[in-house]
Amino acid sequence: MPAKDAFAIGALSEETGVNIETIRYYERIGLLRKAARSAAGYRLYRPGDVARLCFVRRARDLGFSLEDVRRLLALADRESRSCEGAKKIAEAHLEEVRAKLVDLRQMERVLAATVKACGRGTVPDCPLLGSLGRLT
Amino acid sequence: MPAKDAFAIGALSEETGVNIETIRYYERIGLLRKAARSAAGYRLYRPGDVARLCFVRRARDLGFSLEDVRRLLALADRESRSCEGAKKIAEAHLEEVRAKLVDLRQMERVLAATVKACGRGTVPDCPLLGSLGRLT
DNA sequence: GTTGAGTCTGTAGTCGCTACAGGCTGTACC
DNA sequence: GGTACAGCCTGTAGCGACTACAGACTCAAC
Repeated sequence: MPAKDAFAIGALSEETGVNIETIRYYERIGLLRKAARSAAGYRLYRPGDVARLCFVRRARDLGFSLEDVRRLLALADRESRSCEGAKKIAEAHLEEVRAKLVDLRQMERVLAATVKACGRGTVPDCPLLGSLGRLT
Repeated sequence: MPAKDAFAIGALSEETGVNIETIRYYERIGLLRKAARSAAGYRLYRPGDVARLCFVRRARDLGFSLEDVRRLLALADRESRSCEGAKKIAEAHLEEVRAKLVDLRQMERVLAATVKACGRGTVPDCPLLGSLGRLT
């Protein structure tokens, strides 16, 4: 018999803001442990699962990959004496984010300039299409 | 018989910096027209194809989706009288880029603060893991 | 009893490539 | 002519991180 504080996947989804399909996906790939089941085969969750999934969600919001999240969860689970591991993961990710920012800012600059130059003239003269390259 | 300025896919890849597999992929999904073939079935390209693929590459570098690229190519092809269409596509894309920039900057801020706070103390106290959520 | 919402599994689709396997071709050298 | 080796071919499957079904079952309310 299920414990009385257990709830189904819909409630977990509601609580955490994580899509039901995504929760099942996380279980399938082993990011979340296999949930307990009711007699009818429904997944049953308990309050601790909300915390765990919120952790995943926040990490995802910060752009960590699922592989990173997996490692962070493992680190959070075992009470080892330092969080050096977590820091390394976060630092590496921060580097990636910063690299992406550089790329994206560059894109933004070029796009903004291009759009600004556009909107007058015909296609053969269109600065936007022209800046992408002349087709022969 | 192939024209004398024709070249194979490897040369096109070299010229444009686009991976061979990617070129074939673009052809498969109809982004590039089907290439002419040699007697032995090798794809044959001409200088105009370099220009076209460079156009695609630059658009991709600016973050346009392949669907956008397809539309931009179509607009560049027909010599219609205005480039309003191209401008609309670029403006919409610019909006997306800016939205992503906002997200990424937010990520960067939070991550940087978290990493900074981390690196002293044990896992139960780790500010990084703690900031993601306490697991029960 | 019946409706409707919730849940289940399994599979396939998305985007934009990338990486094979297994075979043919083209060229250079001996 | 033989042989090595690079280059090209098709077709399929994989990546990450979901998302969207189909078709079946269950649960709660009326």
